[in-house]
Amino acid sequence: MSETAHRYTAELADEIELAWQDRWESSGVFNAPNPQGSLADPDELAKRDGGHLLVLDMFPYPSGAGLHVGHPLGYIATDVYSRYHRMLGKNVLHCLGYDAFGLPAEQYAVQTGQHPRVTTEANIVIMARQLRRLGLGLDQRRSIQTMDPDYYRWTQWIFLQIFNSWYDRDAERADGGRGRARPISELVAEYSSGERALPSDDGRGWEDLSDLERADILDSHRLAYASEAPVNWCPGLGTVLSNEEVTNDGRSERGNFPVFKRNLRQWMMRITDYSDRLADDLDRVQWPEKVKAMQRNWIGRSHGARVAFPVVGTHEGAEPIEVFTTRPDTLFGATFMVLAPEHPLVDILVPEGEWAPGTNPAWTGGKPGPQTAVTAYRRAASRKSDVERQIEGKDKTGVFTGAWATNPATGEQLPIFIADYVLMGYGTGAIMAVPGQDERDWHFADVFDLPKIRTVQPSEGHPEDEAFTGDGPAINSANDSIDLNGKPVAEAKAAMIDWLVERGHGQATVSYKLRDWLFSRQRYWGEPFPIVFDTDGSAHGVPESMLPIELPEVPDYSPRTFDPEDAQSSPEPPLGRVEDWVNVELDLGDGRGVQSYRRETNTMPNWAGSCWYYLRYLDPENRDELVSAANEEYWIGPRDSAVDGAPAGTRDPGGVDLYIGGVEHAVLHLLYARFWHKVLFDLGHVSSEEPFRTYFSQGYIQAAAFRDDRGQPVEATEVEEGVGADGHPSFTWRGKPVTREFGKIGKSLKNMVSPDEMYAAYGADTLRLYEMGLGPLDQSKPWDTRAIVGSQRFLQRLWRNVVDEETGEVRVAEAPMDEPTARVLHRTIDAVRRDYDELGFNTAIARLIELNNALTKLDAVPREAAEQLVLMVAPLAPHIAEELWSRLGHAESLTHEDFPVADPALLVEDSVTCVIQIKGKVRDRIEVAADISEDDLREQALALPKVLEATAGGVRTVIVRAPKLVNVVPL
RNA sequence: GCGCGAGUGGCGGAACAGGUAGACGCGCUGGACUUAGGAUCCAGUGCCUUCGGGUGUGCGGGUUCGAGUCCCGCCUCGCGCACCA
Repeated sequence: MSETAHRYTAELADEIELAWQDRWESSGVFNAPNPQGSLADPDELAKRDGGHLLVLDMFPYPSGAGLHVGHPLGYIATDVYSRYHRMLGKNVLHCLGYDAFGLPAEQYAVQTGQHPRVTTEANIVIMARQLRRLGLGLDQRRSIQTMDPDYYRWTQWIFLQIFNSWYDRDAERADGGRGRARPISELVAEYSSGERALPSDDGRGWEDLSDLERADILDSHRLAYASEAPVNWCPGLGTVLSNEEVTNDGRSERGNFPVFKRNLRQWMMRITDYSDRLADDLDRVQWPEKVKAMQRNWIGRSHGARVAFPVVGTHEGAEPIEVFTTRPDTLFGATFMVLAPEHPLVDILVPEGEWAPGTNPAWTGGKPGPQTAVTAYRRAASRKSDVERQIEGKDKTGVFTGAWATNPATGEQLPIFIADYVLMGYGTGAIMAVPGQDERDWHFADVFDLPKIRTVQPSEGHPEDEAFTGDGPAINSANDSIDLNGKPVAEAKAAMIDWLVERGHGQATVSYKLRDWLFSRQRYWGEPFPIVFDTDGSAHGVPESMLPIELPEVPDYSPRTFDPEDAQSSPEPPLGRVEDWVNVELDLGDGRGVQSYRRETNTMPNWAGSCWYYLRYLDPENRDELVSAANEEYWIGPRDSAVDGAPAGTRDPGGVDLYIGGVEHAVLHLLYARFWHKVLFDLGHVSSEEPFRTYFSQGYIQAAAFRDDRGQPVEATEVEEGVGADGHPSFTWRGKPVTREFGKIGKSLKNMVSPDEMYAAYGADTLRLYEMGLGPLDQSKPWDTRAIVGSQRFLQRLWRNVVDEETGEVRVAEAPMDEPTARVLHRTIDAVRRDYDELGFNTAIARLIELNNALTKLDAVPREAAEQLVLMVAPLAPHIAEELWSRLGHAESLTHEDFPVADPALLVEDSVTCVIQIKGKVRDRIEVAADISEDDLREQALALPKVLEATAGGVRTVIVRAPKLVNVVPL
């Protein structure tokens, strides 16, 4: 093709890259020795005396479509970082496994008519090949797959740990805090010894209870429990979903199908017991603030009070209405109450008959009496989808129940309404409405003609016709026994809570948005639960010795799916069809001997496998334990010092040193994994309290996509670019104008770019360099295939600086570097080290290009400069670096070679350019000695012709920042 | 609506601590070498300019000798949350 036989072309890159990938694999250079177990290697471990580092990518799901160029971004970044740290002498663990279970794998299998294992295995082969071609330095011995029974036996084992524990809020933790998981056997012991009182106070002891009664008590404590509760049923997917998997307009995150609330018996995880620790410990990890905020938001902790409002009159069984409020200070301003339509007290409260005489017609919903009005409103509310509620926005609807309650502070009687702006799922499902200080209540009061009392003095200029939610002195807030007037909000809250407690009207409390985690799915392709039910219907965990409970082969693994709109349909787990698997005779070793059981037929969600995979990476071959204590502590045990930015006195929680992945898992995966990790910590299985000590959220690579006049995407590769009449680019497809947008790469936008095409046209090193050079890692940026040549040109120039393109001979000069070259080199080393440390790969590349360009200008490239440059390029473009390193005469791979160190003496310049400003504007430049004194510099500057000219009228001030700047201000 | 983040050449993006704005790359312009150039190399490239200079980091103000960077008020875009009491 070219007359220069030894030019760095795509063909040569291909040759070099494949050869080095083979060498790396056969030598196992990227294998990280463990301190203990089958992967231990004391000699290797001793050699890596720079410490240890665990670098983690988000667990990839092997998609059937293969990779596109956006996928490798994070993997390249972690690889560069890992390779750099290996050169700093660290024992770096970087590996990649596959999240092989789950809904998408099953859907893909259903589409292709093959068993999910077959399609998943095939997809893994494709993906592994594409990733290998990228030149990732992974420890292949640790490449686990969640569908492997040797892996999921431990997923099931963790489930059993969770099932067999309960959360003791009073138990002290090592850190002095209270609340931790304990084995359920300890709860049994406490009940049995009488140390802990039984919930039902009927004089019977633990031994007097029936098996079923005991099971009920224990199940109400277990961290994993089956319960009949309203859950998210998605007929279109044929499975139930967790709250986190449902979008706020009531559809499934995956597939965008409608989701309905159904009462079903499902497995739940008591993640809510960990709400406080999940929120508090965010202070101890180094994550983007944005992601921390998203988690805090999802947990939704708010401090406030519960207040009881006695119901007026005699209603049989009517307890006082308990409300949750974050503003107990505004109690004097409560002028009505609102219950959620589904609130259980409503049935008891609503009086029979017609409206009391004088009832405001606006309150009646146009119905003759309270019962008809409430029934009608409840029916209408239950029919409304979340979408409809959203469309209605802030328009307040509701209806009077006919009942009244007493404000404990004022003694006033307050009408009780039901309205759908109060949600059953939050707080107590009932509120005290304080229109003066709450916008929603204000609007409701407007619609229903209810009184408004301000109890906080609004700030000056606050509109008369709006609620005031800010801080200010309390007003209108006093009775015989308490006077809040004049107190600012925080003080008034505290005083009111004290008063409520004293009088028995309420207490301080904390409320959370977080709900328990719905953990079961009605799918085939997931981990079976290690749970069997006896003939009474009680759930039993199987003994550890029976693990793994293998996923049985089934005649038909496809789930029963339904019309997506069919809310009345019910889930049918595919495993339920395998009668001879479901019905078993087992001895659970609990003293009951062989019994008949039915297996749990639900499977786990695919979060299960990805909740703990990083732990298995640490000790993948361990047959006896999930991970050995020594290996866990070595890699992710707590460090001596806390992460940057943590509050003073914070203890380090341990965890993965660097986790890179997309922000789409900010609440789901990252929250679930933290929860499991904390349970394992409480039970003593790990020494670290958090899984991910440092998390970095990468941006996405987007690509141009084009739509025709009907809005349909057209094949992006066939679009031609021109210049429009306005000078801006214009685009046409088959002669017709199309519009451009930037979006996710993929089939749906017809803008797919595969890494395979890039390997063929440029090689993996060029692709790696291009992706890292695009911009900051945390930003999303557009893909531009045309621009990749820039990265290739850099590597070609690098190659040419070392290898003669005509002869293939190494052409570096053996003579030492001259001083200017040495200075450029060491400045580059200094800058590149800093950039690598901070994941600033784009700027590191810029510095390397500058150095390379400087070397290109020399008559001959000095060996030392070439070698140091090759070492610095190695993390980014490892294949070409290895090849050049080898051609420069080194027998060993550069993987563990020392990264260049800058000589501080060479970082100090002898002379610098000093900028001469006049009134802050640059007017001149002079070369001065780097160590010039302020006085000398001032003197030199003032003597310059331009300065003399400007200061003819005199000098006001001279600012000297030796040696780089002088600013002269004339009179 | 609330919260967070970001606005710098034709494009992606640099700019440590307030101190030479636009590093590096793409694209573009010109040149060299060439049968050829979509290869390679060299030079140039914010805008305006009477070639002195002027002007310039979303807009308007402020602090400062000096502001992309700090403060105040707007605008636009992106992300998250969204009747959470």
